[in-house]
Amino acid sequence: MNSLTEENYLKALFNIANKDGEVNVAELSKTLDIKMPTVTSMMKKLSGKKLVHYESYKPLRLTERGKKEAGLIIRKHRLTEMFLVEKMKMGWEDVHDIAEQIEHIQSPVFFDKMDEILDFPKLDPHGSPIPDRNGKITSKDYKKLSECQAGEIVKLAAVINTSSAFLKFLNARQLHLGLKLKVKIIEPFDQSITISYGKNQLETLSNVVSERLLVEEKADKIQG
Amino acid sequence: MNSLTEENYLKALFNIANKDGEVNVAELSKTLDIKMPTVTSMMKKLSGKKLVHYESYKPLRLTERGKKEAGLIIRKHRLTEMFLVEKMKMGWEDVHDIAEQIEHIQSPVFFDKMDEILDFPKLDPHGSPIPDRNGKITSKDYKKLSECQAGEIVKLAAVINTSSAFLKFLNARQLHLGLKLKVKIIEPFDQSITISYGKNQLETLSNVVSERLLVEEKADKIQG
DNA sequence: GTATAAAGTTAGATTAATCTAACAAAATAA
DNA sequence: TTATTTTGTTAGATTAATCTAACTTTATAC
Repeated sequence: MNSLTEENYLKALFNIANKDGEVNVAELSKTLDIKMPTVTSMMKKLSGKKLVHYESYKPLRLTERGKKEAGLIIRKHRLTEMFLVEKMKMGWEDVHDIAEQIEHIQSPVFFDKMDEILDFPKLDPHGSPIPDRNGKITSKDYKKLSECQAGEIVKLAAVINTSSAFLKFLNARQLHLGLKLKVKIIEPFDQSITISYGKNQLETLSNVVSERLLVEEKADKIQG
Repeated sequence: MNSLTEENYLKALFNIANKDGEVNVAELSKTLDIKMPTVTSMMKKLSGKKLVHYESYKPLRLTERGKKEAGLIIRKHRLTEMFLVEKMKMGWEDVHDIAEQIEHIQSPVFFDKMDEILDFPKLDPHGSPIPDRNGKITSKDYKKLSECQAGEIVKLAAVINTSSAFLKFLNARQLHLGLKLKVKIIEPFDQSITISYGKNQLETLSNVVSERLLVEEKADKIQG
């Protein structure tokens, strides 16, 4: 069994890995707000447990076992977020911190019950995929709103940042998942983007925001 | 804020205190399965935090603050047990270990939501009172089944032990809370007790069991 | 291509929570 | 009332997870 601390390292490694599955010590240190020497020593420990591939001065990588264990923690986190929103009527901006704690509960039955009650959801309230029972994740490849062209019509599919502040910002503008957005103007100077949606609503979003919104092509062709 | 470890000491002190609110180091050590010197040093620490009254060689007592904090942890534990049984359809024999973990979650909103969804329950699934928002507990004074006389008719009101093994033992005999029991025979030699209940069911329970079952007088007089 | 900066490691200290061994006080029994 | 047992404390070691200071390796900049 892994300690709560070890679980947090595994989860962070999983979350911040690049396409090759690599993470630098400095990044991990920053993400967890833990000094680099501490990270190094924990990586040696996790390497000893065959959860991380560690070689001096090389990028960190989770082993297959490490990936699985991390995936299972993230599964618990996302199932919990879904349960809190769907069954306990909490806002999507309020569930992250609670899920951050509940993800460490050791009880397969508890999470199986959640899964069943939620009817085996595939996505969490922020649009992120919920890993399966083996910790495997299957994610669609959405693009960022910031990468869209003027004139495009897209659907808001997921948010990258799940901080309360960011989600409250979206709430205040009635920006929720599933919403159809039309890209009106992209300001070349600062990449701010003006979109229209809902009942004639117009909003201009900074690049900081549009980088954190994931969208999918509106499948209009199929429907009409 | 108290650590998870400190919380476990507070809870144990609350749970095993005698009528005067006193606990011995040896008892606490045994309950927590932690050696006496460790308990002593933690008591000094909690004394420093004004949660425990500690004097060398004297019995331990929670301060008012300590009692409140312990009560609030027990509140979270019991609300959780109720939620798991009522809303997640788990058996009363399966909820203790999960509640033992969830009681440490730091999130007033989370437990307030539970409380609301459960419609502010006063008792947990084992018949134990749920402390109020101030950690205050109001308990009826049930008597033990082992203290009943032959001929008495009583109602099963609560169980003292919440171990899975004990509760499965009760399940196997259809012994659930609220059940009307008639005391038939008390064997003087070993204090085993024979009761009748339900559809002509007869069971003989050892003293070990009847000591752990709390009953209240059947209020037959009032009803007829 | 050397100098500087950034990233990573080693060594050693610190804190919380635990332990064992040895000792002291209080309770119990002879 | 003295001896023995139980209970409780002190002292010092251990482990997990953290830190700072100093050093090394790798990357970046001129």
